[in-house]
Amino acid sequence: MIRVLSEQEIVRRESLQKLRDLGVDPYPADLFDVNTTSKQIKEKYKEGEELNVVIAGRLMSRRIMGKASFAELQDSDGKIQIYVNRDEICETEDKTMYNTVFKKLLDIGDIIGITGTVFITKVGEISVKVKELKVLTKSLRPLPLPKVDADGTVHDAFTDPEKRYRQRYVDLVVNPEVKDAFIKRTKLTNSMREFLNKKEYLEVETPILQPLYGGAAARPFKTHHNTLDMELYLRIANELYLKRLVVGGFDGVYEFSKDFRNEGMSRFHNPEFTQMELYVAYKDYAWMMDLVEEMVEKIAMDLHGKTEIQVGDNLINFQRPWKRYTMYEAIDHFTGIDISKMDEATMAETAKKLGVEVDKSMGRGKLIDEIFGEKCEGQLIQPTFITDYPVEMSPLAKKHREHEGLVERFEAICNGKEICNAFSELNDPIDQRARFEEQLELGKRGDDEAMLLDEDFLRAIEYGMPPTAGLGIGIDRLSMIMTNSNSIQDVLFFPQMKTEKGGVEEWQDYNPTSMT
RNA sequence: GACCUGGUAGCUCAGCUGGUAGAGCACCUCACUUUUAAUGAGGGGGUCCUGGGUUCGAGCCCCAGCCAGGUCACCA
Repeated sequence: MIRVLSEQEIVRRESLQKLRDLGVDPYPADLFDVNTTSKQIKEKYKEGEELNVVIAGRLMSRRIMGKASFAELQDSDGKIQIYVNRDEICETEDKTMYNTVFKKLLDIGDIIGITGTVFITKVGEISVKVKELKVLTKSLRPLPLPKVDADGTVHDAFTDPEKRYRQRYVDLVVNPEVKDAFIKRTKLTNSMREFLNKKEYLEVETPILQPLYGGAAARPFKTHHNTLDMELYLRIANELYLKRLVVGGFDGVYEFSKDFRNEGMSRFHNPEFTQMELYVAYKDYAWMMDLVEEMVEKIAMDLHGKTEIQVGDNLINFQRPWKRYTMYEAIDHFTGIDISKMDEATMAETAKKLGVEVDKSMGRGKLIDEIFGEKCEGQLIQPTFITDYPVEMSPLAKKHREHEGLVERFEAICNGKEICNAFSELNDPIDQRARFEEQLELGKRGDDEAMLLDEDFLRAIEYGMPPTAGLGIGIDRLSMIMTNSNSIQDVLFFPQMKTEKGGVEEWQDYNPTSMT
């Protein structure tokens, strides 16, 4: 498909050719040896000091006043004003560099290198007086450029969500807060990794292509390996592989795992997402709760320097200790009804009275889960641990040491959403086989998210897996909270999208020299 | 998957009861040696998401579709 170039694109291509005609390479190969950044200059410069700098970045605005101009240069950590004076950059009679290259042939969005000295303007802005200017990259498309007025109000911001997500590179250039959210996301994983390494847990990598998918309830993506001629699945979780490593004698293992689930999409769901899973031998779920609190509190401190974080309308405080409720207690707390001693029929009646949709296929466990999901989860704003889930919902968790029908499992809920899921891991191979078999029954009845029976995993734990605490924590969800983002798309560089109509069009064959 | 909202210049948006398409910024030309949403003067730029239909005439009305966002369902 051929795209007709816009007026502005034609102008830029003509400028590109004119630069070449003047002997200016618009895409030079040699390195440009930058020695500082905009932010460093602004932080370190003292008035009166003589400071020579070499910086590079994108030209973001120009104010041309005849023989002198101001412009803004944006580099990796901010913007700085540059002052371009005709006679300073053109010391001889030849004023081409200023009159033609800078004033006519450069455009907003071009990447240039600057050698100059730092000074402070009449109105007190730290700026760089340009001695030499080098074209490093000509930009052929106009940037959607927001304007910021004297009050700091942004006008005409680049806001179209579709364009922002499809062209994240543009979003990152023109919307500085976007860049900041992604930097925070990386700081978050760095902080978590540092925390786990300090405890001497081993970071590992396990297969993404799996012959059997397991470790969670979800529909998988399916693929095919040609040489082995076999079906493979993209992992929906890495739990069963990490537990095999615990069997093998690693007492603390973790992995940042990109997982894939072939499910609906929403502002909380992307088909590929990231979890950190951790397994520690000889521990239980109560111990793991303490670890989660400590770890997330540290992350908040590392990212924000405090434990309180504004998320939408809520101020969330991650300071330890977090509230802890059993699932029954939470339901009692939010509905005033104690369902812990109810039989299935009474519970179904109660659910109906609470306005929770029920159908006959729901067992006791599903009913409890539904009531909790409807009546409690959304109300939990401050970080809260919910413990002791129904056994039916948790085929990989160990049965509760005291309470029949429950498992030793907890989730941390924050801002009305689950951020992690953990259990005392089921290590009784006989019980595990029985739980898998229940899942198979569900699968036969049409539950396309039921787990598969993994014989090799059972073989592994038949050799003996020590009592182990396991954790899965949603990195995207936690990033959303830590960056006050409303959508998962705001913490994923390239969120999943349908293909653009007609794809990205090719350029028409355009030869500026043939135009006059 | 269902429902709601939207798609018009590079960007952000107007567009009346259906009568040949508008603004601001950006762009082009000219002026201007400390500006900062620079300024002044002049100018150019459109597949109105796509395809049908109604009509003398459609950006606008009708039908079908595409893409996005939101809400719900499922899920983390």
